[in-house]
Amino acid sequence: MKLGDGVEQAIHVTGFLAALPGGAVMSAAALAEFHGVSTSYLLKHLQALSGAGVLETVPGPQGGYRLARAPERISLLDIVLAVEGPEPAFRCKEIRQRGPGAQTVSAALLRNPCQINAAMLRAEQAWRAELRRVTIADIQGEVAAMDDGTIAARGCAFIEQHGRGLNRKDER
Amino acid sequence: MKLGDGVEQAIHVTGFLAALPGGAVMSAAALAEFHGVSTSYLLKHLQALSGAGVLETVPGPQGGYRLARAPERISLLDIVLAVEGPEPAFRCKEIRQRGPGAQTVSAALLRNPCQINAAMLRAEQAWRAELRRVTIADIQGEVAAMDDGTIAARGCAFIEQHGRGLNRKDER
DNA sequence: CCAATCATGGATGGTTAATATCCACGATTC
DNA sequence: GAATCGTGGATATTAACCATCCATGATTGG
Repeated sequence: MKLGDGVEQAIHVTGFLAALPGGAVMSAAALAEFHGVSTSYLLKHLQALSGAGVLETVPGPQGGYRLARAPERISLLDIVLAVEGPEPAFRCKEIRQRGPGAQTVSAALLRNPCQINAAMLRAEQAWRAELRRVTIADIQGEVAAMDDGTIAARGCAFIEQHGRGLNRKDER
Repeated sequence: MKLGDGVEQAIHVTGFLAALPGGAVMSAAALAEFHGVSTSYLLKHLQALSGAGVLETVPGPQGGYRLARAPERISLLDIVLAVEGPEPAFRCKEIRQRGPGAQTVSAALLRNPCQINAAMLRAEQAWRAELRRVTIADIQGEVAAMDDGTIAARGCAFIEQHGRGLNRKDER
């Protein structure tokens, strides 16, 4: 089992946007450079987040992304589902109705859902519940308390620096 | 996020072995044919399960696999970890110490673990706890109650049928 | 003791999903 | 109206997983 890299990037960026003051926006290119990740790839996840209503976008010059609602109302689950999609990790292939073993029990058993599938889904529900409990405000709050607002200040300074010429092609 | 097919096969097979009477064993080839899955592929997971101490193997003619301990003491987590490996789904890439944003906060922040990583790991702990709670006896018990022991009987008959010539090459 | 049976473990293609990139287009602001 | 920015699709590239095969060693039955 593996979770894509995009999830980590998306959470970091969302947490960072939460640290910015007021209605400040930051362009996709600036966000990518500030976090040291690929612009093109981050872009895909930013669009997923705005499509899911987590972020909102400001077009035009000096445009960019910002939070679509208060950080207290954005959970880690919102971000994970936006980036990874809503499908559960365990997909039941209905093995029980394959092979010679299936013929004997088809009548009584198949009316009920697969117990294995049910148990796996229950576990995933517990996982999601835990992610739903943690908000961007939670993790951003802890970070802000530790570095005393430095990140926000550095982010604003970074935006200033890049008033022009940030939409250049990816370098690597 | 996605869970491999091997997990489902492994759980089904383990549950089936739990339904067999006494110390009965079943060969890898018979198990695969009975469940309608590829022998070669199932073999890999059977080996993982025996390596993890979930199943035990009886070599030689009329040999095969059986449970290494009571079904009550085999959890779904045991099987999932044996097949998928022990690594967590979320691997922190330490994005916070990359890019221009990292320089300003290196001192104070990096002493503490990444809050995002901690939250994701906590969620995965909840997932594992739920899987640990469910045993092979639980799911096998529900199945057995429904079909009234038919699966066990059919399994034994299937073993009888295949006294010889089951180790032929994969067909498909 | 010999041969059939079976598990072991490594090696090897094929297939799918995730990663990363690029480009043409439309919207917005200065 | 021109520069800036997001949108969305198309496209390589890479890694993970799926599936298979083969050579080997261990064990049992005759």
